[in-house]
Amino acid sequence: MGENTDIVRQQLLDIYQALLEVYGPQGWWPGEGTFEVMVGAILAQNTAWRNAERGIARLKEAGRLSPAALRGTPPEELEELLRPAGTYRRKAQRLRALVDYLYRRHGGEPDALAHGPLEELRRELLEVHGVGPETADSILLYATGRPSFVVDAYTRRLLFRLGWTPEQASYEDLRALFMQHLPPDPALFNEYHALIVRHAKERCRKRAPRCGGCPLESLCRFEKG
DNA sequence: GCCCAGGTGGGTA
DNA sequence: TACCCACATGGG
Repeated sequence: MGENTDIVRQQLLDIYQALLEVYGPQGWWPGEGTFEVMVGAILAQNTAWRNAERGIARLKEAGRLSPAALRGTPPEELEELLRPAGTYRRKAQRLRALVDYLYRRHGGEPDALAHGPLEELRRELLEVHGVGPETADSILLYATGRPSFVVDAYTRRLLFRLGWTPEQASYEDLRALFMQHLPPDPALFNEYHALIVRHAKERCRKRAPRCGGCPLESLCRFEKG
């Protein structure tokens, strides 16, 4: 509250504006429909998006891209459809766990997550085997349009490099930083996370840090050396 | 051949 | 708590 909070909010918005000006709107999430985006969130775990897309396309071609159809798919068939997505046995299990949850708590209706107390739904999702914090927040934000900020390794690296947070800051700490200082605007959270990912791919990859000439240079809290 | 990708859960000290 | 590891395909 007060002054410090206002400063943090303004700096977070400054970073957002700088990224938006350089890279433009990113158009996330590239998926059609609530359930398809949920599936994409599972398939994208530690996986290049291109491969996750292949899995989605195969599910769709096989007519398995719905809660009911997926629930009725034999495990071996599901695994085979998911093979191009990588870690396919785990992802088959995780998709089944997610669908089981949707039926157990929400009548098999993915759009049910668009309503109700956000943090309570988030806790439910985190209890689903294979749904961790990033996947839960991706589902809430990108599938159902809830203002739940998505943190990832890129976000942690960016805030660390800007001198905001320790390198080992927890997921929940980083999420809270954004959510306590920004208005709960799904469109803002959506674009912000997508821009961080875009920026990381362009400039902040692990083995190729290129901070010189970075569009965020003037917002860095470290002294330039 | 090596490293990485829009993570998560299990095991060990 | 803090590491370490398996998972697995596909691209640079």
